[in-house]
Amino acid sequence: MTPAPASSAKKYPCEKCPLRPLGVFRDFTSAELGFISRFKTGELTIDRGATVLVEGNHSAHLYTALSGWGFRYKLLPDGRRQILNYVVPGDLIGLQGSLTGEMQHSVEALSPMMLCVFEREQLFSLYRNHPGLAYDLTWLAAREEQMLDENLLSVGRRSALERAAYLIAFLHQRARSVQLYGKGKAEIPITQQHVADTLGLSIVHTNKTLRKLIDRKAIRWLDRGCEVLDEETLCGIARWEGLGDQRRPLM
Amino acid sequence: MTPAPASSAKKYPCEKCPLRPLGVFRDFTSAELGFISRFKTGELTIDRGATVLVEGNHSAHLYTALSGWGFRYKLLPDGRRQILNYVVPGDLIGLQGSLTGEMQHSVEALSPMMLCVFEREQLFSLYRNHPGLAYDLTWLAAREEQMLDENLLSVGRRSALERAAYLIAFLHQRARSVQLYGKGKAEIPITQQHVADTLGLSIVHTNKTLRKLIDRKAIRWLDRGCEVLDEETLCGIARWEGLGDQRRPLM
DNA sequence: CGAATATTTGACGCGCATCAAATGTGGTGG
DNA sequence: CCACCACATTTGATGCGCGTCAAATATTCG
Repeated sequence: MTPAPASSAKKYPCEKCPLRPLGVFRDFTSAELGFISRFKTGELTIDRGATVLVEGNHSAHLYTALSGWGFRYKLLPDGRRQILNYVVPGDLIGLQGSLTGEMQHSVEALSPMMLCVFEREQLFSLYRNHPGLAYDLTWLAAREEQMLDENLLSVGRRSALERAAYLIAFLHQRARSVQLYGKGKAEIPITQQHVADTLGLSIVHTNKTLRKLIDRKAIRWLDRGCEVLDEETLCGIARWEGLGDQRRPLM
Repeated sequence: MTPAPASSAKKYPCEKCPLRPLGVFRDFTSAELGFISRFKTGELTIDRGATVLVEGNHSAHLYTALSGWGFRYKLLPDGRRQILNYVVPGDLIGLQGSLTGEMQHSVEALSPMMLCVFEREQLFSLYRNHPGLAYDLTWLAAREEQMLDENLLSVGRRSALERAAYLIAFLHQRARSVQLYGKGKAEIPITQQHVADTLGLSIVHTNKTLRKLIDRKAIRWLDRGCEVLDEETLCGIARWEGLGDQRRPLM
């Protein structure tokens, strides 16, 4: 259930980070890079379906997604599941738990993932010695909050069709901004059950709602995945402006 | 629409902060208190219904609630409203906007409020010179995220009755933890429209749902307000464990 | 006292949940 | 390589939860 301890061999040393040059991430000083490089104590590779963090646990690590897709969720005692947000490369995982002591949600991989592993203990040193990075951590927390705000608006006040359109457009934009698609087809590796648990709908109604988007040729549904065909239509249905494209920090 | 500029007369200097001694807030060093005191450039008193911050604006200030109730919300273009969370004394307002540049939600007072006013510009100095306070800011952002996670779970996966019970228990616990009730009766100053916009329900159905809680003698409904009679029952209906009662920072 | 805001209630219908079952589709072991 | 199983998608039937419409009562405030 809990992932194996991080190996200390770094296949992707921070100096050769494949994400950092992408242009969506802010520039870092060499002092900052040096710190992050020491802060990173390992890498973790996990399979689809593996659990990164479990609600109720007290984790000694936090992570940055280096590749792949994941999602954060909470469960009710009777098993009902709510997906809170998705994880794409560049996202921090487990900051909440590192600060407040206990994870209040779980994180699971939607595809094979690579994670950079950081030691919670060194967070204090980060705050003491690198105010710019400390600012970044708060920035990342604030951005996560913004995404949650929008998701809450969606689940609370948008219709099923609007919600589905919003979700898919949202994931599409996030994936594209970190070039998660590569050159193959642009596929989001989720099942309709994931969509249902994100939108607060049943899986049956989710299927019928997605069919409408398929009929309008806004998306195509593959096995275990979704391909966006017409982003404009999706944003239009959801009455959503899209994500801003400001540069962001990368831990 | 935008509040008037803060007055510089401080009726509640930080050294005599009425909140800080409450015991739910962590202890601060005198250096930290000194900084916060300089960081605070004024106080703002506003009426019920007044808007503190508006979505889309770029604010030069951030605030800490000193007294009263407020709420954060977002609107869809056609006017549908989703309330995201509530503000009670000790809560920070506008951190998101201060970091990312633009407010993505609005904040309105539910009762008369007093706010401490801080200058956004001095945030950098806080990060440079007070790592402990910087850590606190991230902590507060992470806690806001936790509350949003729980609200999203509620709206997405709980039934109408469970949602209503959860919301009222949640607000009750938050209010009590900062002794917002004083010695009079414990009244949460919201209308059923606020409840509806928080839970993602219509106002009619909200009324019928609240009636069930009233019939079970779990709450009493006053004009523009809700009084909790049986917290246990509320938490039981919602299958909710309650808020942790860890001490928290206070900016 | 009149107007605006809140709460309440009933009637009706739609959106979505639930139940049931058929049809892929990929993965695994024999 | 095929049989089989677990999982994912799809579809239809039925019913309930909640939205919408409408209108009657408070209650507050100018």
